[in-house]
Amino acid sequence: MGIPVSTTSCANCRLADICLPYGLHSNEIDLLVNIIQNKRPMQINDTLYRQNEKCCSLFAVKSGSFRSFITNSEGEEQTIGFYLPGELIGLDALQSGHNTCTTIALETASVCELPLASLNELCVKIPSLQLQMLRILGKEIISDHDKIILLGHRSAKERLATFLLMLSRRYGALGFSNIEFNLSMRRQDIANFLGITIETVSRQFAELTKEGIISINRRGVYINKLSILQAIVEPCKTDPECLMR
Amino acid sequence: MGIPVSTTSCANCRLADICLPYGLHSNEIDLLVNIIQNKRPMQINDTLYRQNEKCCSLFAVKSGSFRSFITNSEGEEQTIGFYLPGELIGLDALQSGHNTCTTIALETASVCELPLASLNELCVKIPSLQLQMLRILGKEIISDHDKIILLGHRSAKERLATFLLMLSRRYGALGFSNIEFNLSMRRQDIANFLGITIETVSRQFAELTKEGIISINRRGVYINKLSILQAIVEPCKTDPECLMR
DNA sequence: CGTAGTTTTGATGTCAGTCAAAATGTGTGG
DNA sequence: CCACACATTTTGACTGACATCAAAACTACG
Repeated sequence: MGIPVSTTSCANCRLADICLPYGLHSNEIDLLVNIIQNKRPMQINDTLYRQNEKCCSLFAVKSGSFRSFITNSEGEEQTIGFYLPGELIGLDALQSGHNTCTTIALETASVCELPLASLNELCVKIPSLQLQMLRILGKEIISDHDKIILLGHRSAKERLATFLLMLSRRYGALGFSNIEFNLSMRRQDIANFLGITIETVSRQFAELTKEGIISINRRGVYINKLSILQAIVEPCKTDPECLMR
Repeated sequence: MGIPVSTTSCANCRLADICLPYGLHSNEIDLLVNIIQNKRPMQINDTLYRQNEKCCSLFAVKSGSFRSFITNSEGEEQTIGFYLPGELIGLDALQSGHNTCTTIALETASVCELPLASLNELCVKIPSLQLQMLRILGKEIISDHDKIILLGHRSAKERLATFLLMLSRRYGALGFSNIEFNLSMRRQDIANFLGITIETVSRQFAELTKEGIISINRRGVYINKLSILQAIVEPCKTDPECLMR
């Protein structure tokens, strides 16, 4: 593929502080930038990679959002996570070099591609990059544990409240409003991710609206009472900030 | 702590092929052995580490089994996983250096302690060890994804069948029988792990027994019809082998 | 404006949870 | 070795949260 090497540096990227280069020295970042492959922008429903395909890269989200899902032997999709800017996609391929899920764009989006071979070489040269990789993987594992607790031990209302709260915090961390944002995913995706049906999602959104906690209009969400939303989630305790990946 | 450095080598360990040293050269294994701290054997309910404690080590299970759980703000335990010989415990601490769960022994057990500082240094010296770490972390993530699907999309019977099947495969991989084994965990632990109640666990065990698929007597399990058990799990498709961690 | 996709709303059914008690197992001290 | 207390597991009756089924309302797009 004739895609040119990136000309933009992580140094200028507004996401640098929450992405892979966080904590690296500027000369180390230069080395990292050299291995980045820029991919052309993606449109809604474009596939970043497919389940079972051989995989040689990780991807950092530059803009837009993504959904990862596993398709089982009966053809049912099971959503594993959503990804926002600054997050790393494709960590599930580290074990075998094959993707265990499919990842598609939920809207117009772009990513930085990080070829695994180059990344591994670089980790040998830059011990702090290796540490950063381990930190990111540790974060992914913690986030998965939070999802396990959510799915194993929480009611439909708590699941939906947690879902909104985690979006709120993530958008806030990106510098956007944490009380007003648009959902880039369909109700179907939300339901599948939370292990409930679309009807239940719809009804719980309606309840939260009736209680005056949120206002919702199709994809648009406005959180009127953030603290009450947090109170619903409170017993879950674990940090919703990292629940989305 | 005056615990002496290990005198036994990974080279002699029957678990070497499924544990951290897998694929390393013998001189590299020697370096790895040097950083291992042997901990004294543990008894049932002994704590390996506690949630929120600072953590400077990973642990590889040498014998016995462990249970990890998160305690929420209401004091409820939520079991995250079980660990058998050859598996690495404590990966959740990689992000912040603090454990996010508590891990206790389910029976008499022993571990190899791997201080993180030494392990990181060694990864710089031995690139293939770094790769192996990434592979193990990737496997953990895949295993967590399987749990997410199990909890989000499967019935009580499918959950229990999957649970038994994963134990079967794991014990088989360790060289034990894959159709007859003892459960080291209580019904309460199984229920909590699977996101169902103990009563439901008990009833589903009874059903599987009535159907002649398994025989169960307290902690003892005998699988009469492995293929039927697999058929129940089949729609889930994803590899139960890595579901337990 | 018509067709197809998505979301909401309503009526009904069911799987697993809750509550309660019996059965079984485990440990301790006399 | 037995008696008693306590923990764990099983069984039964009832309930409820969410799923399922069905249809209407809304949106988008050619």
